[in-house]
Amino acid sequence: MSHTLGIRQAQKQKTRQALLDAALGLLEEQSLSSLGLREVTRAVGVAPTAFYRHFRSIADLGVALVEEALGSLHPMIRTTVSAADSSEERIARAIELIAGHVDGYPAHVRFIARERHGGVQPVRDAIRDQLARFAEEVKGELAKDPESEGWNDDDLLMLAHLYVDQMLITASLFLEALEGTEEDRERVAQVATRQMRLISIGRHHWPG
Amino acid sequence: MSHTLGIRQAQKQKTRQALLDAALGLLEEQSLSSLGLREVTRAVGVAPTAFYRHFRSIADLGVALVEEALGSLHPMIRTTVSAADSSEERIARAIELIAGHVDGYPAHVRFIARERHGGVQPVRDAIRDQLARFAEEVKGELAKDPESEGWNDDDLLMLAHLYVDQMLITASLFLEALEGTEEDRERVAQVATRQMRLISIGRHHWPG
DNA sequence: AAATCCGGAGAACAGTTGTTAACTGGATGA
DNA sequence: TCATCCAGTTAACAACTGTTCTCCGGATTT
Repeated sequence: MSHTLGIRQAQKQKTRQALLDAALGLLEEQSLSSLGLREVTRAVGVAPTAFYRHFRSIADLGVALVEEALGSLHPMIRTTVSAADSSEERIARAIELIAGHVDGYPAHVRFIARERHGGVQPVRDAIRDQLARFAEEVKGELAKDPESEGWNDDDLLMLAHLYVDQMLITASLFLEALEGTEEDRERVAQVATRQMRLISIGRHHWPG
Repeated sequence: MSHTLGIRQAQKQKTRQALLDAALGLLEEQSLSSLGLREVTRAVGVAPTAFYRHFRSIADLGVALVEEALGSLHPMIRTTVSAADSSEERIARAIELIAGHVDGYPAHVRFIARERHGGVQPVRDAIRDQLARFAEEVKGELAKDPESEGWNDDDLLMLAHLYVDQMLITASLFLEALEGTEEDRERVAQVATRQMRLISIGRHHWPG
């Protein structure tokens, strides 16, 4: 029961999305801290001042991009981490999810990898918060697993962060391999699979 | 038998180093792709055109910064990874090395973390090459370990990359904790230690 | 039908940028 | 001692930046 927007609001959202899309495109070859407000509006075809109708600043737009890039990913992560016959199958599905996401949304992935440690603090903070949410959710799924018996909360969260960071590293490697051959991507998948496998083995024999 | 430089060359190197230092300072609050040539020379106190006597461009300066930040780290990594009575002790020494390095050279660490996926390709490439060297060296040390019997080269390199990436993540976390309390830093050290421990356990039981 | 709202346009502001060219003056080497 | 070198300076260039204020005209509300 979505309330149909008026012509005014619809047009505004359209322009806003155009600004986000244009910014994301421009960010493939530079960092957010060097992205200019005029640069973005020029790419969209609107006046520079129109920018202020949608965002207070470029940093503000960056925070919106974080939400766009990571916000819709939470359910996917949950279902991928949970429910699998074997841990080997779970790994394969996770790698597949990452590869598919990088294929479908390369600019979003690049943006997150680039700005996670980038020069704009509000954006760094927004990414950190989203990744912390991912880790909490992964932890929640891991806790359901019978193999997590005897694990305390700290160790579960530690492992969840390890998984999340590993996923980001893998996504970044897939991104680099996008311009390479199919064989390059296959090699990335195999290395990432074995790294995940090694972590899973460590988990199985924890704490020693 | 170091040949004493003439007054001319000595003064030139001094200015060059001043440019590198100023740039590193300015990069604590922005990315390389937004760093201006005039900004750097202004901070040093020389004319903008003097910049060209030392670097072709900002990207060129960035590559020099990569060498400065990572070049001298190779021997430290080697000695830290190799030779230890127990793997537990090796982990403790690695964490200690990282914490100490972040304490001593926070700006360098921030620069590497920020520009590894940053908006300037030549700099990304330079960092990737240095990290690949680290991985090769770690692999070399791991190969000497009796525990590496039966490991093939691919798996050793896979493990080495896992260690290197983990070190970078840990360094980045220590960096964030620098502005926090001593307790924050201790927590980072403990989480990082347990993550390293889990990876070591996985290594011990590889391939399953 | 009339009054209000509001996303976008236009013009102008002072300040910034990278790059060029020609020059200066102290160190260097014959 | 004298000619050469070369790190750094000065001046000028067109192009660009974020931000303010004023205005327009179609959508919205009364």
